[in-house]
Amino acid sequence: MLTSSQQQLLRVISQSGPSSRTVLAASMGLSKAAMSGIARDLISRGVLRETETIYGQGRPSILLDLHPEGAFFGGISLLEDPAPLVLSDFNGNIVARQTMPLSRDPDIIAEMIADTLPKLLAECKDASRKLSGLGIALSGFVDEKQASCVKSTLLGWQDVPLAGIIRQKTGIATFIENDAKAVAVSEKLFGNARDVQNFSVVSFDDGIGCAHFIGGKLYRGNHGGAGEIAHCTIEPNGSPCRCGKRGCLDTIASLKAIKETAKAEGLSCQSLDELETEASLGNAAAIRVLHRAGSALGLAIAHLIQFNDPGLILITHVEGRFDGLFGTVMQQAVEANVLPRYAGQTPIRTQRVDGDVWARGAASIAAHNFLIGPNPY
Amino acid sequence: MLTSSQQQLLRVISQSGPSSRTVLAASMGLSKAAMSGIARDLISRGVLRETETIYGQGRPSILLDLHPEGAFFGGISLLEDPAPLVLSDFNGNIVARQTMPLSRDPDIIAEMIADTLPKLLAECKDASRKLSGLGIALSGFVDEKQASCVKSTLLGWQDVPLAGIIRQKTGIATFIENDAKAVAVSEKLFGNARDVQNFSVVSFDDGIGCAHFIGGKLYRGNHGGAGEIAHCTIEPNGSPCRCGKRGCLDTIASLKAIKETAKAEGLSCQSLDELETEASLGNAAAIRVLHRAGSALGLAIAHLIQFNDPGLILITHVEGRFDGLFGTVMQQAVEANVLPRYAGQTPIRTQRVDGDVWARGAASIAAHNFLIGPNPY
DNA sequence: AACAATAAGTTCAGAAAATGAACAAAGCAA
DNA sequence: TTGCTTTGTTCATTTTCTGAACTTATTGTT
Repeated sequence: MLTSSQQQLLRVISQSGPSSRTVLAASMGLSKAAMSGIARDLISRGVLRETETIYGQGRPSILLDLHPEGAFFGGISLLEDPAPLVLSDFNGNIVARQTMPLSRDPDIIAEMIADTLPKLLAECKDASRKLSGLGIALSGFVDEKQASCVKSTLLGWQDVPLAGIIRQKTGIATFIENDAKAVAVSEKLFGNARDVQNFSVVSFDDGIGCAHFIGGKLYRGNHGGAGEIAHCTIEPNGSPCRCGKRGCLDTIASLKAIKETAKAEGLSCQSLDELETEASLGNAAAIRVLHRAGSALGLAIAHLIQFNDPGLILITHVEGRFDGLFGTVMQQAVEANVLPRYAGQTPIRTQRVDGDVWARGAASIAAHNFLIGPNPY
Repeated sequence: MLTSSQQQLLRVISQSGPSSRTVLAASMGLSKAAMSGIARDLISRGVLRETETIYGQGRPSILLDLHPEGAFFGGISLLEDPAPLVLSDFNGNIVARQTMPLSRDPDIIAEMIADTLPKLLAECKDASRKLSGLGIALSGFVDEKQASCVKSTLLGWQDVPLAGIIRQKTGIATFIENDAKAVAVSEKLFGNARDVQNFSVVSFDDGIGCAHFIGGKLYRGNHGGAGEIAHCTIEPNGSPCRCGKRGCLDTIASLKAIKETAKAEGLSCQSLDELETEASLGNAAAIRVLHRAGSALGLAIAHLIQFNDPGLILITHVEGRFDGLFGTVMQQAVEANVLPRYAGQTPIRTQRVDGDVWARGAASIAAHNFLIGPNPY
């Protein structure tokens, strides 16, 4: 379909953002002449397009970028019921949305997707012709090929080859991925981290997830377990965690843990926001809870910075606020626990995201496979 | 000099070890026909050679590997005085060795190297013709291009463009690197991690260093600071560290810290080995010191596993033993602090290394640049 | 306003590299 | 022996890339 140079060009653009032909040629080690032809071809296929014109000395350069309607990807989140199914264009815009009932049976899931997909595609002309992949986000561990779910406590799965089952039912290339990793990919391809080669996304929710991009590529780890900061020990001999050990970050700083701790402290707060309000009114118990959680999360992030020296930490959250005590304490804990020389050198951005993050993330997994493809040398 | 396919072939072989032409062709996405020519050419140039013959069904396959004498690299360690200068072949064997007095003045260092290099090359015929790069290992932070030392407390440097100075004096491509990262590279290219794509090396010495290989490439981090586990906070509000914060791993588990703690505990031990002996005789203070250090190192390594899920952790040490209480406690601490599901899944190897590790590591940095080169897409 | 100067992007003939298909080579299995 | 299987080679053909000259679009300068 696409030549390897064309693939490579898409890869480079998706990794370094819109660039001129000359820049792209240089960064791919090709001549301007070769780039001219490759770009012309991809533009005529509708995959690339010219966007901005940059004026400098000499003839202005024209930036090439992915064409929003060059390819479409389906994304399904298995984290909610009903499960959302979205259709994303090449820019990460959601152009169609459906839902389907969640099931734990992979065959039923596949059938549901096969049933719902036509409805989704009907919402957007062109999309069915250019549908280039499906992505599924789920809570759990996924194998290296992004084909099989090794283990999901939430879904009660062990070694379920979900991608293959769906591919068979729908005939479309399908990839599955862990929820946090899917969000990281969507931030890289479509979001706030397009031009950052090395960064980590921390997803703050009822649980805490994390994923790393290293060298412009999702780093999954040797067993798909890279980024499992939730079960990093923060309080040795702390309270027991459902994972079997003690004092995990997850038992202290996750939204669920914060709510539970608040309840145990006799507070009646139902949400992080309420807790923040209480704390701002001087409620000592609320302050204590938020302080403990913020310090814990900050310490874990500091470790992350010390260990991996990322160019950016992106904290995504659906609920909650990061501009209150919790966020402030977290920031302070980060600063206090990284090498003073590096303190403040790693930008930490918090970003509120809507409920479709997971589905959009799932779609981006398909896009990532389309663009970056299997590990090239 | 070499075509990009030839470069790529060297890269693939150095990353996945000796392989047959057919396997190499497949993993590079080329036809057998193309591989045939590329391999022939590299063999005739003396860069590759045929090694083992593997018998199976059908015609046996012949493995291709780097020719030990295909290229030579110089390596200099600025961590000792006198500084060792070694000449390494393509297999990491040290074929010649010299020393030179250490200086803090980059110009004098460059001059010393230029003076000593001819003596080194004289020890091995062919080498001067095939010398393909110089590598320098030092304690401190190095910039992305491996050209400039951003900061070295030991040498008292800040933004010293050492590589350029040496290149100018010697006319040979020169790269500098942090000590731990250099060791990691030599383990990947020449040592025990040749076939592992993702691993971390922890160098245990007077200080604690660490470096990551991710996706078959050295990961340096956004400011060259990836792997700085020495200043990860292990005991919040612990004793002050020279870095400015408190409770760093370095203040608890480095060889230096262990010796100092032992002294503060009133023990007269001069080395880790003596301390182990004392502990085995039941000396409570010795046991306490080793236990604390082992737990700390184990916890840090557990974090490393949780965060990055490497395929291997390699602990290198010049002095000391890892088969005593210290090592045992460390292992236990690792097991206790990783997700139970993953406990024991990450091999941890300890490896005693000789005093030339740094110089050999430095040489491997040059080899790494020759083989893997600047970041390709 | 005319005229360099500068750099981006294009064109095209020629060079380089990769492919496909047929084939030689080196074993195993029966 | 005779197939069978798989590796590796050969070579004409096709694909892809390059180099050099050229066109284009702009800024800066007289």
